[in-house]
Amino acid sequence: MMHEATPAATTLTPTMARTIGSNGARTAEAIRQAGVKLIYKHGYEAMSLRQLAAEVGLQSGSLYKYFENKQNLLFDIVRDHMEDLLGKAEADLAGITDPLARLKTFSAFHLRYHMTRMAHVFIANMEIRSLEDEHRAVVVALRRRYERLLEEILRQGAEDGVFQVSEPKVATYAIISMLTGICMWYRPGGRLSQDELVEIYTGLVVDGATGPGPATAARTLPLEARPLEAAAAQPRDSSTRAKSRAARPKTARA
Amino acid sequence: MMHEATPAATTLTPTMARTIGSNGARTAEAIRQAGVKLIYKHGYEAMSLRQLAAEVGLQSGSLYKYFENKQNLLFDIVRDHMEDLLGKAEADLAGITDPLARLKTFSAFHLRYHMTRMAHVFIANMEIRSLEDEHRAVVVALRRRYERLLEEILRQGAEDGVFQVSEPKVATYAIISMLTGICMWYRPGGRLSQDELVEIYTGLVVDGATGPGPATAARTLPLEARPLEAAAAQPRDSSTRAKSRAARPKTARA
DNA sequence: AGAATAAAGGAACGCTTGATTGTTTCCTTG
DNA sequence: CAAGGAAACAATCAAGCGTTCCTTTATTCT
Repeated sequence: MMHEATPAATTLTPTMARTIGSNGARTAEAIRQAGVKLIYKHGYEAMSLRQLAAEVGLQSGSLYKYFENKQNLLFDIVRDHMEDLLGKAEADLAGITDPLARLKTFSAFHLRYHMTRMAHVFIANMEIRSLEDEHRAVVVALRRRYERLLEEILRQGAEDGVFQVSEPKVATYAIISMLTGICMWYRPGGRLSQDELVEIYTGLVVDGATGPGPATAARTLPLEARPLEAAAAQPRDSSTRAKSRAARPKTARA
Repeated sequence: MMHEATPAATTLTPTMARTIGSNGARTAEAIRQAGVKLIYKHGYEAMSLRQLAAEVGLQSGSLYKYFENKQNLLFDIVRDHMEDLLGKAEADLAGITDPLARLKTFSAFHLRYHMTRMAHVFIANMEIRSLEDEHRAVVVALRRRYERLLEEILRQGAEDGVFQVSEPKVATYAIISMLTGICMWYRPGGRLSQDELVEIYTGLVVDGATGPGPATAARTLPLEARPLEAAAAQPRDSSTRAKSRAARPKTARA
């Protein structure tokens, strides 16, 4: 664990093995976290096990006490994340029956979850391609179940007449893409708070699900003169906050 | 170019150099296309130059007549794509002044472009992290300019009172994420045609931009009894088509 | 205190990678 | 038809990769 880089003097280096205060469970957790961090930053293929080992303060060979493969490390991270996501979503939705309320709950949950665990989400979305076939099948199945949650909400709402959704599957993909996209640019401590963002995004989702507003009567027509009677934009003061950004992948919109 | 794998008999193999009918420009184009294909399927880091060379029917060393680096190959692909995207978008929007019409045009353009050039788009979105700092800066700048197109449309529409967008920047990210997400699941020849998808997605975008519909009055309230008076879903027959899917990355929702 | 076990070191392996170089062959132009 | 450039081969390099194996040290349990 806490082991310094070998100093220049070769004679002074006592060939150490188990380091003082080392603990299996703690190391395993450290490896997991460092793995998430490095995969997030560099990508799975680009992260070497020597890099990972150095991050934890280990030798690369020692990692194999904690996972079978590099591949299995990725799989464990992604599977655990997907199960956590799915479980927490179901828990949040439990007991709520009204489609509109369920939609808002789902939207808010998804956004908050993605703003809180950006690294995990990012990895789960980007590194699916790096999973071997069997592992990927497991993860895709979990994702399917998650998407079904939203799809069923939309279907139920459309059946009840609350929503105007002609294609629930398409709308599901569209909404999830939109919501997930927040972790491509959101930084904690940014201009807008999590609550404000949840409000904005959920508003967009609900507007999309509940169908055309007043100004959209002739939707498919090519272009017409715009009516100028719409209401003024509602005021919503966004208090500015200090920005403190953490380690980010190169995908950042910096 | 057209060169077979070395046969088993070593003595019979005449040590070939320049192959018959080889042409620089054609090979360059073949390398570019194969590069897009392989990066799309396996990812930039996972694609080896030997793999790429084999795809084109070359020796790996010969590739260096056509690019300086593996890195530069990626950069060329991504930069050219971004410039093409930006240029075509500006061309499509040229002459249109009405914000709503501009929004629809942008949405339709973005969708069609992304449905048509899924591989390029996918690469440009996923492999930005693999670009070196300077290259990434160029690409990010181009992406910024593209995003500004939509942001200005929203801003203008809000100013004119046509749109109800309190946060144009957030709405821009949300909309682009939603639209771009289509290339995560769209397959040509699927159940819905490009035109139908454009209609559905553009409807969602316009609804989101034009603000709350009738059923969304009390938006931020936790949960209330749902009103049952909304209109029935509009009919839209989606003719079923044969599905013919091409080579896809492992990220596919199969 | 001593044995058993847990945790890590450290060296090596086979392999692949991106890249370089010198040579050979084809094509074009005079 | 010969010269020069274009196009590709073929061999090679050092570096880095994931992984294995055995040893060494710390901790825990009788």
